[in-house]
Amino acid sequence: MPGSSPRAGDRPDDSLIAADRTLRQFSGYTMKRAFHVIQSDLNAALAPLGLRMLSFSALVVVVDNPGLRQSQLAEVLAIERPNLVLVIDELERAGLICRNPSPDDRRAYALDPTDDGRALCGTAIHAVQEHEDRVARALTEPERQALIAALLRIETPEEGETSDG
Amino acid sequence: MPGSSPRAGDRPDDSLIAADRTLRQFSGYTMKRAFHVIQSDLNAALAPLGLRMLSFSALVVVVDNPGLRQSQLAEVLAIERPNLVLVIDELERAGLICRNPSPDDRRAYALDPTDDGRALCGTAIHAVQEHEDRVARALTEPERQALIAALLRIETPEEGETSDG
DNA sequence: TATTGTTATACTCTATAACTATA
DNA sequence: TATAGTTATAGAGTATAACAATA
Repeated sequence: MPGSSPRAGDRPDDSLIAADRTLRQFSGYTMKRAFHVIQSDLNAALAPLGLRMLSFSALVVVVDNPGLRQSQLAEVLAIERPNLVLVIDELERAGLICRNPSPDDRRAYALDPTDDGRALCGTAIHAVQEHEDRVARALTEPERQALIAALLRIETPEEGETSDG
Repeated sequence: MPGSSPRAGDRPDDSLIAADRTLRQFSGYTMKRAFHVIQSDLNAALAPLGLRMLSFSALVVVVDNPGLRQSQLAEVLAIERPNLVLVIDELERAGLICRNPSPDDRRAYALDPTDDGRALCGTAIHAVQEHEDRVARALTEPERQALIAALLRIETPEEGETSDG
Protein backbone atom coordinates (compact mmCIF):
# COMPACT_ATOMS: atom_id res chain seq x y z
CA MET A 1 0.00 0.00 0.00
CA PRO A 2 1.25 3.41 -1.01
CA GLY A 3 1.29 5.01 2.44
CA SER A 4 0.24 8.40 3.68
CA SER A 5 3.03 10.95 3.62
CA PRO A 6 2.18 14.56 4.30
CA ARG A 7 2.40 16.91 1.33
CA ALA A 8 5.94 17.06 0.08
CA GLY A 9 5.86 20.83 -0.27
CA ASP A 10 5.63 21.15 3.50
CA ARG A 11 9.11 19.78 3.98
CA PRO A 12 12.68 20.51 3.03
CA ASP A 13 14.24 18.70 0.07
CA ASP A 14 15.68 16.03 2.38
CA SER A 15 12.34 14.27 2.32
CA LEU A 16 12.87 13.47 -1.35
CA ILE A 17 15.54 10.88 -0.66
CA ALA A 18 12.82 8.53 0.60
CA ALA A 19 10.15 9.59 -1.86
CA ASP A 20 10.53 6.44 -3.92
CA ARG A 21 10.73 3.98 -1.04
CA THR A 22 7.74 2.01 -2.32
CA LEU A 23 9.46 1.53 -5.67
CA ARG A 24 12.72 0.49 -4.04
CA GLN A 25 11.12 -2.79 -3.01
CA PHE A 26 11.02 -3.79 -6.65
CA SER A 27 14.14 -5.17 -8.28
CA GLY A 28 13.15 -3.83 -11.71
CA TYR A 29 13.15 -0.21 -10.54
CA THR A 30 16.41 -0.43 -8.64
CA MET A 31 18.02 -2.42 -11.43
CA LYS A 32 17.01 0.18 -14.00
CA ARG A 33 18.70 2.91 -12.00
CA ALA A 34 21.83 0.91 -11.26
CA PHE A 35 22.09 -0.15 -14.89
CA HIS A 36 21.83 3.44 -16.04
CA VAL A 37 24.76 4.39 -13.80
CA ILE A 38 26.81 1.40 -14.93
CA GLN A 39 26.07 1.88 -18.62
CA SER A 40 27.09 5.55 -18.47
CA ASP A 41 30.37 4.74 -16.77
CA LEU A 42 31.03 1.83 -19.10
CA ASN A 43 30.38 3.88 -22.22
CA ALA A 44 32.62 6.64 -20.87
CA ALA A 45 35.38 4.07 -20.34
CA LEU A 46 34.97 2.74 -23.89
CA ALA A 47 34.47 6.04 -25.73
CA PRO A 48 38.22 6.87 -25.92
CA LEU A 49 38.65 3.57 -27.81
CA GLY A 50 35.86 4.41 -30.25
CA LEU A 51 33.66 1.69 -28.77
CA ARG A 52 30.38 1.58 -26.91
CA MET A 53 28.84 -1.18 -24.86
CA LEU A 54 27.22 -2.94 -27.83
CA SER A 55 30.15 -2.72 -30.24
CA PHE A 56 32.52 -3.79 -27.46
CA SER A 57 30.35 -6.83 -26.76
CA ALA A 58 30.24 -7.77 -30.44
CA LEU A 59 34.01 -7.36 -30.79
CA VAL A 60 34.77 -9.56 -27.79
CA VAL A 61 32.50 -12.34 -29.03
CA VAL A 62 34.04 -12.23 -32.52
CA VAL A 63 37.57 -12.31 -31.09
CA ASP A 64 36.60 -15.25 -28.88
CA ASN A 65 34.71 -17.01 -31.69
CA PRO A 66 36.30 -16.22 -35.05
CA GLY A 67 34.26 -17.31 -38.06
CA LEU A 68 30.93 -16.66 -36.36
CA ARG A 69 28.06 -15.70 -38.66
CA GLN A 70 26.05 -12.56 -38.04
CA SER A 71 22.90 -14.46 -37.18
CA GLN A 72 24.84 -16.48 -34.62
CA LEU A 73 26.39 -13.35 -33.15
CA ALA A 74 22.96 -11.74 -32.86
CA GLU A 75 21.70 -14.83 -31.05
CA VAL A 76 24.65 -14.80 -28.64
CA LEU A 77 24.16 -11.10 -27.88
CA ALA A 78 20.38 -11.50 -27.64
CA ILE A 79 19.66 -8.75 -30.14
CA GLU A 80 17.69 -8.82 -33.39
CA ARG A 81 19.59 -9.44 -36.62
CA PRO A 82 18.72 -6.09 -38.21
CA ASN A 83 20.12 -4.23 -35.21
CA LEU A 84 23.46 -5.94 -35.56
CA VAL A 85 24.10 -4.75 -39.11
CA LEU A 86 25.14 -1.21 -38.18
CA VAL A 87 27.27 -2.49 -35.31
CA ILE A 88 29.19 -4.75 -37.71
CA ASP A 89 29.43 -1.88 -40.22
CA GLU A 90 30.93 0.25 -37.46
CA LEU A 91 33.48 -2.37 -36.40
CA GLU A 92 34.39 -3.13 -40.01
CA ARG A 93 34.82 0.56 -40.89
CA ALA A 94 37.12 0.90 -37.87
CA GLY A 95 39.22 -1.98 -39.24
CA LEU A 96 38.57 -4.21 -36.24
CA ILE A 97 36.72 -7.09 -37.88
CA CYS A 98 36.11 -8.36 -41.43
CA ARG A 99 33.10 -9.81 -43.17
CA ASN A 100 34.68 -12.76 -45.00
CA PRO A 101 32.76 -15.08 -47.31
CA SER A 102 31.56 -18.14 -45.44
CA PRO A 103 33.04 -21.35 -46.88
CA ASP A 104 29.82 -23.31 -46.26
CA ASP A 105 27.10 -20.91 -47.24
CA ARG A 106 27.25 -18.18 -49.86
CA ARG A 107 24.47 -16.23 -48.12
CA ALA A 108 26.46 -15.82 -44.93
CA TYR A 109 29.52 -13.95 -43.76
CA ALA A 110 32.20 -15.36 -41.48
CA LEU A 111 33.13 -12.62 -39.02
CA ASP A 112 36.83 -12.54 -38.21
CA PRO A 113 38.85 -10.13 -36.08
CA THR A 114 41.77 -8.27 -37.62
CA ASP A 115 45.08 -7.94 -35.79
CA ASP A 116 44.03 -4.41 -34.85
CA GLY A 117 40.72 -5.81 -33.63
CA ARG A 118 42.42 -8.36 -31.42
CA ALA A 119 44.74 -5.71 -30.02
CA LEU A 120 41.97 -3.19 -29.34
CA CYS A 121 39.88 -5.95 -27.79
CA GLY A 122 42.60 -6.58 -25.25
CA THR A 123 42.88 -2.88 -24.46
CA ALA A 124 39.10 -2.56 -24.18
CA ILE A 125 38.81 -5.54 -21.86
CA HIS A 126 41.40 -3.88 -19.66
CA ALA A 127 39.39 -0.65 -19.65
CA VAL A 128 36.19 -2.52 -18.83
CA GLN A 129 37.98 -4.39 -16.05
CA GLU A 130 38.90 -1.02 -14.53
CA HIS A 131 35.25 -0.03 -14.76
CA GLU A 132 34.35 -3.32 -13.07
CA ASP A 133 36.81 -2.51 -10.30
CA ARG A 134 34.90 0.72 -9.69
CA VAL A 135 31.71 -1.31 -9.40
CA ALA A 136 33.48 -3.72 -7.07
CA ARG A 137 34.53 -0.85 -4.83
CA ALA A 138 30.86 -0.55 -3.78
CA LEU A 139 30.68 -4.28 -3.05
CA THR A 140 32.77 -7.05 -1.59
CA GLU A 141 34.05 -9.55 -4.11
CA PRO A 142 31.67 -12.31 -2.96
CA GLU A 143 28.83 -9.77 -3.22
CA ARG A 144 29.89 -8.87 -6.74
CA GLN A 145 30.01 -12.49 -7.81
CA ALA A 146 26.68 -13.18 -6.10
CA LEU A 147 25.22 -10.21 -7.95
CA ILE A 148 26.33 -11.59 -11.32
CA ALA A 149 25.08 -15.07 -10.43
CA ALA A 150 21.70 -13.65 -9.36
CA LEU A 151 21.38 -11.61 -12.56
CA LEU A 152 22.19 -14.69 -14.63
CA ARG A 153 19.54 -16.71 -12.81
CA ILE A 154 16.99 -13.96 -13.36
CA GLU A 155 17.73 -13.93 -17.08
CA THR A 156 17.60 -17.70 -17.49
CA PRO A 157 15.91 -19.27 -14.47
CA GLU A 158 16.51 -22.85 -15.63
CA GLU A 159 20.28 -22.36 -15.92
CA GLY A 160 22.64 -21.48 -13.11
CA GLU A 161 20.31 -22.77 -10.37
CA THR A 162 23.46 -23.82 -8.62
CA SER A 163 26.51 -24.43 -10.72
CA ASP A 164 27.60 -27.60 -8.88
CA GLY A 165 25.19 -29.86 -10.73
CA MET B 1 42.40 -12.20 -22.35
CA PRO B 2 39.92 -13.24 -25.03
CA GLY B 3 40.94 -16.88 -25.37
CA SER B 4 41.44 -19.14 -28.35
CA SER B 5 38.31 -21.04 -29.33
CA PRO B 6 38.33 -22.95 -32.58
CA ARG B 7 36.15 -21.51 -35.31
CA ALA B 8 32.54 -21.55 -34.24
CA GLY B 9 31.35 -22.85 -37.59
CA ASP B 10 33.11 -26.12 -36.88
CA ARG B 11 30.78 -26.92 -34.03
CA PRO B 12 27.10 -27.47 -33.39
CA ASP B 13 25.00 -24.64 -32.00
CA ASP B 14 25.56 -25.83 -28.43
CA SER B 15 28.91 -24.07 -28.41
CA LEU B 16 27.08 -20.75 -28.58
CA ILE B 17 25.87 -20.98 -25.02
CA ALA B 18 29.42 -20.22 -23.85
CA ALA B 19 30.29 -17.83 -26.68
CA ASP B 20 29.98 -14.78 -24.41
CA ARG B 21 31.81 -16.20 -21.39
CA THR B 22 34.35 -13.36 -21.42
CA LEU B 23 31.52 -10.82 -21.24
CA ARG B 24 29.77 -12.69 -18.44
CA GLN B 25 32.54 -11.63 -16.06
CA PHE B 26 31.31 -8.06 -16.32
CA SER B 27 28.34 -6.97 -14.25
CA GLY B 28 27.28 -4.38 -16.86
CA TYR B 29 26.75 -6.97 -19.57
CA THR B 30 24.88 -9.43 -17.37
CA MET B 31 22.84 -6.63 -15.81
CA LYS B 32 21.81 -5.33 -19.22
CA ARG B 33 20.49 -8.74 -20.20
CA ALA B 34 18.73 -9.37 -16.89
CA PHE B 35 17.22 -5.90 -16.96
CA HIS B 36 15.90 -6.47 -20.46
CA VAL B 37 14.12 -9.63 -19.31
CA ILE B 38 12.74 -7.91 -16.21
CA GLN B 39 11.60 -4.80 -18.05
CA SER B 40 9.75 -6.86 -20.67
CA ASP B 41 7.94 -8.86 -18.02
CA LEU B 42 7.19 -5.77 -15.97
CA ASN B 43 5.77 -3.88 -18.91
CA ALA B 44 3.69 -6.89 -19.87
CA ALA B 45 2.30 -6.97 -16.31
CA LEU B 46 1.47 -3.25 -16.43
CA ALA B 47 0.13 -3.02 -20.00
CA PRO B 48 -3.38 -4.31 -19.11
CA LEU B 49 -3.63 -1.37 -16.68
CA GLY B 50 -2.58 1.14 -19.34
CA LEU B 51 0.73 1.73 -17.54
CA ARG B 52 4.36 1.15 -18.36
CA MET B 53 7.39 1.10 -16.09
CA LEU B 54 7.94 4.85 -16.18
CA SER B 55 4.32 5.95 -15.79
CA PHE B 56 3.85 3.38 -13.02
CA SER B 57 6.87 4.77 -11.18
CA ALA B 58 5.61 8.33 -11.52
CA LEU B 59 2.13 7.36 -10.33
CA VAL B 60 3.46 5.57 -7.25
CA VAL B 61 5.64 8.52 -6.24
CA VAL B 62 2.76 10.98 -6.68
CA VAL B 63 0.41 8.79 -4.64
CA ASP B 64 3.06 8.50 -1.93
CA ASN B 65 3.93 12.22 -2.09
CA PRO B 66 0.87 14.26 -3.01
CA GLY B 67 1.59 17.88 -3.85
CA LEU B 68 4.99 17.12 -5.38
CA ARG B 69 6.14 19.47 -8.14
CA GLN B 70 7.21 18.12 -11.52
CA SER B 71 10.83 19.12 -11.04
CA GLN B 72 10.89 17.30 -7.72
CA LEU B 73 9.31 14.23 -9.28
CA ALA B 74 11.87 14.27 -12.06
CA GLU B 75 14.64 14.45 -9.48
CA VAL B 76 13.20 11.55 -7.51
CA LEU B 77 12.87 9.41 -10.63
CA ALA B 78 16.31 10.47 -11.89
CA ILE B 79 15.01 11.59 -15.27
CA GLU B 80 15.29 14.96 -17.02
CA ARG B 81 12.42 17.40 -16.62
CA PRO B 82 11.46 17.49 -20.30
CA ASN B 83 11.09 13.73 -20.37
CA LEU B 84 8.58 13.82 -17.55
CA VAL B 85 6.13 16.10 -19.32
CA LEU B 86 4.63 13.45 -21.60
CA VAL B 87 4.46 10.98 -18.72
CA ILE B 88 2.43 13.45 -16.66
CA ASP B 89 0.28 14.24 -19.72
CA GLU B 90 -0.40 10.53 -20.08
CA LEU B 91 -1.35 10.06 -16.41
CA GLU B 92 -3.48 13.18 -16.43
CA ARG B 93 -5.29 12.16 -19.63
CA ALA B 94 -6.01 8.80 -18.01
CA GLY B 95 -7.55 10.65 -15.06
CA LEU B 96 -5.05 9.26 -12.57
CA ILE B 97 -3.36 12.46 -11.42
CA CYS B 98 -4.04 16.21 -11.64
CA ARG B 99 -1.83 19.21 -12.25
CA ASN B 100 -3.14 21.60 -9.59
CA PRO B 101 -1.86 25.14 -9.16
CA SER B 102 0.87 25.28 -6.55
CA PRO B 103 -0.11 27.49 -3.59
CA ASP B 104 3.46 28.81 -3.18
CA ASP B 105 4.63 29.37 -6.74
CA ARG B 106 2.54 30.30 -9.75
CA ARG B 107 5.11 28.78 -12.12
CA ALA B 108 4.75 25.32 -10.61
CA TYR B 109 2.15 22.58 -10.48
CA ALA B 110 1.28 20.49 -7.46
CA LEU B 111 0.78 16.94 -8.62
CA ASP B 112 -2.02 15.13 -6.84
CA PRO B 113 -3.49 11.68 -7.39
CA THR B 114 -7.19 11.31 -8.13
CA ASP B 115 -9.29 8.66 -6.43
CA ASP B 116 -8.99 6.60 -9.61
CA GLY B 117 -5.24 7.14 -9.52
CA ARG B 118 -4.97 5.91 -5.96
CA ALA B 119 -7.10 2.88 -6.78
CA LEU B 120 -5.17 1.98 -9.92
CA CYS B 121 -1.92 2.50 -8.06
CA GLY B 122 -2.93 -0.16 -5.56
CA THR B 123 -3.89 -2.54 -8.36
CA ALA B 124 -0.66 -1.84 -10.21
CA ILE B 125 1.48 -2.39 -7.13
CA HIS B 126 -0.23 -5.74 -6.74
CA ALA B 127 0.55 -6.61 -10.37
CA VAL B 128 4.17 -5.55 -9.95
CA GLN B 129 4.41 -7.57 -6.76
CA GLU B 130 3.33 -10.62 -8.75
CA HIS B 131 6.06 -9.81 -11.27
CA GLU B 132 8.51 -9.54 -8.38
CA ASP B 133 7.40 -12.95 -7.17
CA ARG B 134 8.39 -14.35 -10.55
CA VAL B 135 11.81 -12.75 -10.12
CA ALA B 136 12.00 -14.16 -6.60
CA ARG B 137 11.31 -17.64 -7.93
CA ALA B 138 14.80 -17.60 -9.46
CA LEU B 139 16.33 -16.49 -6.16
CA THR B 140 15.99 -17.10 -2.46
CA GLU B 141 14.49 -14.21 -0.53
CA PRO B 142 17.83 -13.26 1.11
CA GLU B 143 19.40 -13.36 -2.36
CA ARG B 144 16.67 -11.10 -3.73
CA GLN B 145 17.16 -8.60 -0.92
CA ALA B 146 20.94 -8.78 -1.30
CA LEU B 147 20.50 -8.12 -5.02
CA ILE B 148 18.47 -4.98 -4.37
CA ALA B 149 20.94 -3.82 -1.71
CA ALA B 150 23.87 -4.38 -4.07
CA LEU B 151 22.14 -2.51 -6.90
CA LEU B 152 21.43 0.40 -4.56
CA ARG B 153 25.06 0.54 -3.46
CA ILE B 154 26.20 0.48 -7.09
CA GLU B 155 23.92 3.40 -7.91
CA THR B 156 24.94 5.48 -4.88
CA PRO B 157 28.18 4.12 -3.39
CA GLU B 158 28.17 6.54 -0.46
CA GLU B 159 24.71 5.48 0.73
CA GLY B 160 23.71 2.02 1.85
CA GLU B 161 27.26 0.91 2.70
CA THR B 162 25.65 -1.16 5.39
CA SER B 163 22.26 -0.10 6.61
CA ASP B 164 23.01 -0.68 10.31
CA GLY B 165 25.14 2.46 10.60
C1' DT C 1 9.60 -23.01 -48.56
C1' DA C 2 13.21 -21.40 -45.23
C1' DT C 3 17.28 -18.69 -44.06
C1' DT C 4 21.15 -14.80 -44.37
C1' DG C 5 22.00 -10.31 -44.49
C1' DT C 6 19.84 -6.11 -45.40
C1' DT C 7 16.65 -1.96 -45.68
C1' DA C 8 13.07 0.70 -43.95
C1' DT C 9 10.47 1.97 -40.25
C1' DA C 10 8.69 2.89 -35.67
C1' DC C 11 8.55 3.20 -30.82
C1' DT C 12 10.75 3.97 -26.35
C1' DC C 13 14.07 6.09 -23.38
C1' DT C 14 17.29 9.58 -22.83
C1' DA C 15 19.73 14.22 -23.34
C1' DT C 16 20.22 19.20 -24.49
C1' DA C 17 18.99 23.84 -25.97
C1' DA C 18 15.73 27.29 -25.94
C1' DC C 19 11.29 29.34 -25.06
C1' DT C 20 7.36 31.49 -21.56
C1' DA C 21 5.99 32.88 -17.40
C1' DT C 22 7.01 33.59 -13.30
C1' DA C 23 10.32 34.36 -9.16
C1' DT D 1 19.35 36.44 -13.02
C1' DA D 2 17.43 32.16 -11.99
C1' DT D 3 13.76 28.61 -11.89
C1' DA D 4 9.28 25.72 -13.46
C1' DG D 5 7.19 23.74 -17.06
C1' DT D 6 7.28 23.24 -21.88
C1' DT D 7 8.65 22.51 -26.83
C1' DA D 8 11.59 20.81 -30.26
C1' DT D 9 15.02 17.88 -31.49
C1' DA D 10 18.49 14.36 -31.59
C1' DG D 11 20.59 10.13 -30.30
C1' DA D 12 20.70 5.59 -28.71
C1' DG D 13 18.44 0.80 -28.18
C1' DT D 14 14.98 -2.21 -29.66
C1' DA D 15 11.25 -4.48 -32.59
C1' DT D 16 8.83 -6.03 -36.92
C1' DA D 17 7.91 -6.48 -41.93
C1' DA D 18 9.73 -7.20 -46.24
C1' DC D 19 13.21 -7.67 -49.84
C1' DA D 20 17.22 -10.14 -52.76
C1' DA D 21 20.25 -13.91 -52.86
C1' DT D 22 20.87 -18.40 -51.59
C1' DA D 23 19.79 -22.88 -49.38
